[in-house]
Amino acid sequence: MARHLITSAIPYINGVKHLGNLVGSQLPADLYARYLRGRGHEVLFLCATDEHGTPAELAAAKAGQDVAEYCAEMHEVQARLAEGFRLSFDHFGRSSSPQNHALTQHFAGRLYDEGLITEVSETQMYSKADGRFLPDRYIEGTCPNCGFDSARGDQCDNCTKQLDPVDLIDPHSTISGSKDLEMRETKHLYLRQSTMKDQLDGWISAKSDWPVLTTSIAKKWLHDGDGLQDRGITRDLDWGIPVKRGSEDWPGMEGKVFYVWFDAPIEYVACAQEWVDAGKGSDWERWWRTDKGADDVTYTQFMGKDNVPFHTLSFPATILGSGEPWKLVDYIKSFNYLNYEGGQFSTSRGRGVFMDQALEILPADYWRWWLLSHAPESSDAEFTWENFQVSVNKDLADVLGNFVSRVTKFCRSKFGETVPEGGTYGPTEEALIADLNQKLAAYQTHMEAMDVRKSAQELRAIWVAGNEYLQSAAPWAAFKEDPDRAAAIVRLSLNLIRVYAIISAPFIPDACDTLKSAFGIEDAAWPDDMSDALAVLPAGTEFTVPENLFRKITEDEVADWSARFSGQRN
RNA sequence: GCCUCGGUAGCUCAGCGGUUAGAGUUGACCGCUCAUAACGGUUAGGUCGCAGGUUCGAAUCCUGCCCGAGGCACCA
Repeated sequence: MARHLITSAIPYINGVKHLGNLVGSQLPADLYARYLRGRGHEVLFLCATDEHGTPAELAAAKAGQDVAEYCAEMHEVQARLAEGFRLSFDHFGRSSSPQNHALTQHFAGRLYDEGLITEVSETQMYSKADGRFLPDRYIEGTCPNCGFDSARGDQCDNCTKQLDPVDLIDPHSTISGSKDLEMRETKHLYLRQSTMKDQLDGWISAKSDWPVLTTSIAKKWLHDGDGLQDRGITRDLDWGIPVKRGSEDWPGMEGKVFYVWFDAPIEYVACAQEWVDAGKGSDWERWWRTDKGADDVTYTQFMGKDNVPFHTLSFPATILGSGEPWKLVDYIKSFNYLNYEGGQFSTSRGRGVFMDQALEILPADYWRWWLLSHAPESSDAEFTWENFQVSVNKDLADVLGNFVSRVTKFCRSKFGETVPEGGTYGPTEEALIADLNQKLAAYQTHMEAMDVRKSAQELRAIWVAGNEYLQSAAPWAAFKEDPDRAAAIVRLSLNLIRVYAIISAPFIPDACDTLKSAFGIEDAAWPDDMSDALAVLPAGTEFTVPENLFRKITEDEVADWSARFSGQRN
């Protein structure tokens, strides 16, 4: 039994996430967490909402709410959706928690003591009407290069030229529309991660088993241009963690807050404290402090490729730079993007399916299965309704659902709702068991390697093996000549359903719960040897024939949903 | 412009130096009739983006080009 700390990239508080966000971090993290728990390991699986920053302030203002209020509400919304998708977080925290405030300030103090923080004076665009400094992308004006009239302060969307806000002709705030802007001097803290370049480079270079996606992004940031650059870790905002060194004030930094990308990853640590403070655990340091028991913890992070630089460089710089024995990540599993019907999912345009809408249409298992079996591991992947329909109908309804249905209903009609006795196992059963042992081993290997798609494929192959067995054993034919033989076949098949309920649970937990309750399964121990595992339900065990596990998606629904989610979320 | 990843059967993908290039799905055919018109079997289908090169041998390595996606740092 090993100890595994698992975190999923924390979703931004600004609205409901779409399926692309879900499959890029939370869902595969949940798959892995459920699998490891199923194998009997000790797991701490954490996630949270990322709540600070300008977009949150603006979203709150748009909703006519106070930021704190808005975030509290949206946190609840996201927490409910996470439950809806059966994401089995041990705790779903908030980056705005008091624990994270204290810890972020603590890290900043440590980094300062280690000489890793410098103060930099710079000028930024200030809007008097908005009463705030504006991030570059919230300033628009005419592009000096191509004349496009809605160029943003960071880049012109028309000619793609990189811009500085002061370059814009006739700039205005996109928040208020005000043109009363001026450059003002402001002072910020920078994390001197450039001084840690070699250390980080050596660490990344040693990770030859990480996904190429992870290491290639990290190395690009390390080696491109002038190499790893220092990063500003503070902002002139109201909503955030006040800049302090530990519990002491930071002279000259009054009224400023830490930048979200500094405090967000620290929330992984703070979240463990929240977990304890919520009464769900007793000792968070044995997960996070190598001097207090965390040295035997394996820490795995899951994220989309956009989050990789912060997890491979900035956060490790924070951890290492503190000079304290914090647990460093052992493996970073990163994902590409999921596209929607030939284009991108778009939060702003409402294109694609969002978590709340998905659950209104179909139960979580359908989505979990499709998303995980098509996870964007080696390249960007594509969601189409047609593919979704075909995969779900075939894999879940036909291959797995119908197997359960044909076995349980046959048993009910011939032997009643009780595992039948009589008969013995022969060569057909031995061949099946040998095949299943081999497939189970392959499934476990893939799961342990976090090869999500391959795991799904192998699991499906295990389901198929059940149908192949039934076809060759043909209990419906055997029953006419030798009812005992049919009883043996059915007994084995019913036991196979029990095994399915256990090993499929990481992918489709609800359907597996349905099966477990239909068979009154209490011993859900992961199968070790199939021969033993298929003898756990003895003759005489009562069960109830479950409702069909999965329904089919119809052509009409596909047509309806394609039209409904093509854009303009209502 | 620069960088990264990808371009393999109608579709979704695997293979990433070595026997006739694989799987699922789709299509065709056969079988079964326990089951959600489900299941099992057989079979069709590919000049592995294009052009060169290295090699006894390349989908697999190198170069160039074409196409797609993403990044190029203070945007979460």
